[in-house]
Amino acid sequence: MDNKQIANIFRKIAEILELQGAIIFRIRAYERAADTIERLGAELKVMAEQDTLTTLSGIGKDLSDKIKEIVETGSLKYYGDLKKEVPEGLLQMLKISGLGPKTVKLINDNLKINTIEGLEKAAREGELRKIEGIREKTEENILRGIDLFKKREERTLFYKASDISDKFIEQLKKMKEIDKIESAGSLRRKKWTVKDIDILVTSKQPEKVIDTFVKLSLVSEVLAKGSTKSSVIAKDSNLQVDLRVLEASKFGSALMHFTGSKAFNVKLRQLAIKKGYKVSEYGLFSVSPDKKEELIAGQTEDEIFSRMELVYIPPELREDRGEIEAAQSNKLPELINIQDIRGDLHVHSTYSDGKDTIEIIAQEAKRLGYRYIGISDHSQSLRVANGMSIENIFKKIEEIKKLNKSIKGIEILCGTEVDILPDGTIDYPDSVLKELDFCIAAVHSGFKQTKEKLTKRIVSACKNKYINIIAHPTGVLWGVREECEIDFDEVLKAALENDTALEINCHPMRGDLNSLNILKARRAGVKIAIGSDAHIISELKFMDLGVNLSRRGWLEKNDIINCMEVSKLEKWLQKKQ
DNA sequence: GCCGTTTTCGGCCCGACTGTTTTCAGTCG
Repeated sequence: MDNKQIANIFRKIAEILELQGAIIFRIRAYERAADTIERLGAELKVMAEQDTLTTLSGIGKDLSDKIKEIVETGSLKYYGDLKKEVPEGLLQMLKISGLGPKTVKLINDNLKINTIEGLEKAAREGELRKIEGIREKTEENILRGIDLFKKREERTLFYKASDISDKFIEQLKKMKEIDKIESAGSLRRKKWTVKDIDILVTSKQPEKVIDTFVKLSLVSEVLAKGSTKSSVIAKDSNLQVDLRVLEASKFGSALMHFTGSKAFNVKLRQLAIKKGYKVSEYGLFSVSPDKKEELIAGQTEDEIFSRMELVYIPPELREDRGEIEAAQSNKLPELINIQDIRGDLHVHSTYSDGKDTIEIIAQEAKRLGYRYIGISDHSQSLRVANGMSIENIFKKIEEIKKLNKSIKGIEILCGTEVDILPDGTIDYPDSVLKELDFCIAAVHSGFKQTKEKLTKRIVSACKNKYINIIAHPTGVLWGVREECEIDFDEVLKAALENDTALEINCHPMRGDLNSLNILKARRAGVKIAIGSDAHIISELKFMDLGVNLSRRGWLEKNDIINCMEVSKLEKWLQKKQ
């Protein structure tokens, strides 16, 4: 069992305890432990053997023993017993928006309903309203929740959500009653996927703003409408959009609160209490011994951070991954910006499955301000992507030589995205690889191999002296394929020892590495390449998404090979040989 | 279930909206 699986067991336990009406703090203890485990760099297995689990925050004797039991036996008796007490369907019912543990339990106790289908039937037939505490309105809400549940994608990709958010903001900006407007939430933290959109505005006429908001043509359904807050569903997306109207004096504290993350907020509030303060969306308050509160900051985030004796923490870092501690000692990283990117090394041309010629790509890269562009077409075995024959590689090398003479102001590098075959060998012989400026290697088949085999494949590619970059290391494809199981620590070790960079693949479907793995790579000292994986020049802009992800993974300029100037990069690429 | 610079018990982050009540509980973020 790896850390993620153990964390999942704790989350499931928390859900079941919630249904059973356990005290909230016990439930939170399991959730907090799951959080800690998930963001942990080290293997729990090793810590269990060394008996150091209780040094982790939120893990005491009981949970330490439970982890040890899982590590040693592969299962947890307590969890097995607990599962028997609660039908799986009840856990499913919890996923319906508006339906929490208390109501699920109430319905189950009264009508013995334990599936979503059963719930829907009872709601349609008006059975639920016979239960004390449930009336028509609740019944309607449950039906609406079920409807949403059925058609909802769990999360929406950032680049789609940010598009929708921009449209709402554009419409709202037309209102003269609105002063400031900004999106918050995971969108502001630039998470790869988001659950909903939070928009904050300041206005002296909140009711009027809310009235206009719910009537926007972008809205398909109004979920809630109060005097300062409203929730709607955006048209054609099933994405929930929340709007909150605030006083200008509290905009900073509200922005901070609704940007989150939840874990960050909790940590910040605990820190506030230690300093004799209280922080909420309405501001930072000093609290006197007789519990009198006085507002001391709230208009801007800067002001609040400063009163808390923290340097400003960029939203992308607010995940409780050590950023608050780093801000206390002024050791936050200097995050990269899109302007720091000097070139893109992962681009496909008409030599494989790209839509544009090398010349067109080079011209567009130049227009974007890049200093170099690496053309990395697929290798021969990837037939579905029109992988290049060896003969074509030599044609491509010649073409790039000519183009480099005719196009000034940008350097075209000739590369490949070569397959790491299921037996761990590379799809072209060394005699071919050595003719190229750089080589990216990637797994494109045999994803279902064991963790050991997959890890070995990637490690052996790292060791190849012509391979500079491992592309999309975990193979995740959003909504299509989960991350493959690889021993990431082993991969990091091999990458570090052999001067191989790991890629952040910017394609919206990938986002691979994820931010936690990026952070691990940075802490291990492994270099990163950010590649757009563009198959048409309009996709070169995906670089933005990779920069977002890099910032979430704490990356600085020096961590990233395509922030190097071309001469330095060329030296780095040849370093292995 | 965890945790401790008033510490081994009694706290544990904070507030809006909704529905069902008649002062509040449940849910959500």
